[in-house]
Amino acid sequence: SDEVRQRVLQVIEETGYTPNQAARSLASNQSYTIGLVIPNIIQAVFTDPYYPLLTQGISAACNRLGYTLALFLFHTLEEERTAVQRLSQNSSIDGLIITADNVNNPFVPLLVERDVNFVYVGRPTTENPDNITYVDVDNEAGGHMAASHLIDLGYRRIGEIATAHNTAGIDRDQGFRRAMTENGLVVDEDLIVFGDFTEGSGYTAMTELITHRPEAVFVHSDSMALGASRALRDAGLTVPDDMALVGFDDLSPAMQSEVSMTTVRQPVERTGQLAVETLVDRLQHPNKATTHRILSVELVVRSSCGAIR
Amino acid sequence: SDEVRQRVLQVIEETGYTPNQAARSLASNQSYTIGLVIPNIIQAVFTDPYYPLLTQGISAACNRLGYTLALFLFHTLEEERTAVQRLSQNSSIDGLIITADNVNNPFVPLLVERDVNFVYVGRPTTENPDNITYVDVDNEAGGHMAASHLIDLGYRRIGEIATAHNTAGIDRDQGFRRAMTENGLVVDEDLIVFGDFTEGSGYTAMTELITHRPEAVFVHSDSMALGASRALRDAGLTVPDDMALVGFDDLSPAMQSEVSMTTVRQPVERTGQLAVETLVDRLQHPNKATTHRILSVELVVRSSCGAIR
DNA sequence: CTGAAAGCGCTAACAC
DNA sequence: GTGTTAGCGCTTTCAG
Repeated sequence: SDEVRQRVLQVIEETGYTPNQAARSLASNQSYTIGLVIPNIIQAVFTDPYYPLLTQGISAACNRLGYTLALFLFHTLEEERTAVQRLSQNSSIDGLIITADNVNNPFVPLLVERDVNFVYVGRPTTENPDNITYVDVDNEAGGHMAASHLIDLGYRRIGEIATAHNTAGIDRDQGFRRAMTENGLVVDEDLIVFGDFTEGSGYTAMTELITHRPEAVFVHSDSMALGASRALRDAGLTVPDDMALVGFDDLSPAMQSEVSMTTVRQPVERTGQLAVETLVDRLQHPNKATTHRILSVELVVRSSCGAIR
Repeated sequence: SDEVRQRVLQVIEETGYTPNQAARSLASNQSYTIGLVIPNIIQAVFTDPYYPLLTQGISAACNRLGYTLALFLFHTLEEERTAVQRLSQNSSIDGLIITADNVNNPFVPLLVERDVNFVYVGRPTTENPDNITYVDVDNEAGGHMAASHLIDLGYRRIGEIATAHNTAGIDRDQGFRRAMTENGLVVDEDLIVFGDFTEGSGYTAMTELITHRPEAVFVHSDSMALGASRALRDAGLTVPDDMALVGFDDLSPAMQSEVSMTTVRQPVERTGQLAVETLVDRLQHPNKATTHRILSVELVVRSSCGAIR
C-alpha cells in the first residue's frame, strides 16, 4: 500500500485516467450531485441579487466539496410537482437544497414522506419544522435591530413596508413589533403596507404610506427601500429629513452609492455555503438528528436613517 | 408490440417504476445532463438581471427537453481550468453551454480540441469562429439603432459609455460608429468612456463625460445608464433636456419606472432557450455543420432620449 | 417482433 | 494488506 500506491498513481498520470461517474453512481448508489430547487413564481428572482448570490455560495461550496450542482427552476406548481416526483424516486440526486417557497409549499411534506435528503433555506412553515433541517438568517433579530435603531434615534411614528410571501417577512415583522412593544410604542397598522420585494412595489407602498406621514419606515428589502426613496423624491420629500428609512439585505453595491441606505446586512453567500455543508454532512451521517442553523445579521448604519448626515 | 406495450405500461403504472439514470448513463454513454458554465469573474453577474434571465431560459428549455441542468460558476481561471479538464474527460455531461467569457477565454480552444460538444453564447473571439457553434444577439445592429435614433432626433455631439470586456461591447461600439459615419458625423473619442456594466461604473463614466458635455450618450447597458442618470441628477442636470440617454438590455422592470429609459431590448430568455435547443440538436445530429444564430434586437423608445416628453 | 444475454466501469464483499 | 469477482440496472446486440 505504499509502493503500489505510487505505481498506480503513476499509471493514472500516464494514461490520463478519469473515473466514470455513471459507473460509480450505479455501483455505489450515489450520484455526487445535489440539486438546488428554486420555485420561480416570485418576480423578484430576477430583480434582486439575493438568488444569484445564494446560488453563488452554493456553487462555491459544491465545487469545494466535489459535488456537482444541478439547478431546478420552476415556473408552475405543476412543473415542480413532476420534478419532485422524479427527483425523489430516481437516485440521480443525493440530496436537495430547497429555497424560497411561498408560505405553503406543498412539496416539503412530500419530500419528508419519501425520505429525500434535503436542507431547507429559510424557516419552513410546515406543522413540524423540528423534523426539517434548515438554515436561515435571524430575520427576527434583524427586524428588531432595525426598529430599535429607529426608536433610539427618537422616531416614534414608525411604519413598515413589509412582505408576507415567506417566513423571512413574517419574522422581520415579528422583530419589528417586539422592538416597538419593548419600548412602549404602539404599532399603527395604517403605517404598515405590503410589497413583494421588488423596487416597483416599494414605490407603490411608499406612495400609499406618504398620506399617513410616518417619521420613519423599516423596509423589508433594499430593493423596495430604493423604490420607496424614489417615491419620496418624486413627492418632493427628502431622506432622512422628511422620512427616515432602514432597509434589509445590503446585497447590491447600489446600496452604498445611490441613497446610502442604512440596512440590515444578511450573509447570503454564507447561507448558501452552510446549506451545502449541512446537506453533505447529512448525506455522510444519515442518522444524525435534524439541525437548525441560524446565521446572525448585522445593522449597517449609513445616512438614510438620519444617524449620519 | 401493441397489447404487450399496454401490459408493460400497466405494470409501470402499478409498481411506480422509474428508470435508473446511472444505469442508463453507463449503458448508453449519455448522461442527459448539460452543463452551463459561467465564469464569475465579472462583478456584474450579481447586479445585472442578465445572467439570471439567461439561466432562466436555459433551465426552461432543459425542463422541456428532458435534460438536467448542471451549473458551473467559476471565480478563478484555475478553478475553471480544473473543471474543464474534468468535464471534457468524464462522460458525466453530454454538452456544455459556455457564456460570458472575457475576450480571451483560454478554454474554448481546449474544448474544440477535445471534441466536447458545446454551444457558445455570444460571439467568440477565437481565430476560427466558424468552427464554433454559437448563438448571439445582434449587438452591432443594436448599437446602430441606438445611434441612428439619437442622430434622427437631431443630436450631433453623441458620446458613448462603452464596454470592452466581451464581444457584445465591441459589436455595440461598431454599430454605433457605423451609424455615425453613415450620417457624416465624426466620432469624438473624448466622448467615449468605458464602464464594466455595473451601475457604479456608469456613474463614474458619466461624471467624466459631463466635463465634455455631449448632447446625447449611448450607454452599453441599462444598469450603467441608471448610474449615468444618477450622476446627471447629482450634477443638477436633467434627462433628456440637458443630456439624452439610450441604454441597452431592457431587462429590469426598473427601466420602465425609474427614468423611463429608451433602450435596445435584447431577448435574453430566448437566447438561453435557443442555446439549449441548438446544443441538443448537435447532440442528436453530431455530423451537422456548426451554426451561428443571431437574434434580433429592438429599439424601445421611452422618454430618456427626448423623443417622448 | 420477441426473448435472452453480454457488458458498460465501477464498488464492495470476499477469499487469500 | 492484496487480488479476485459478483453485481449495480440499464442498452444493445444477437438468436429465435
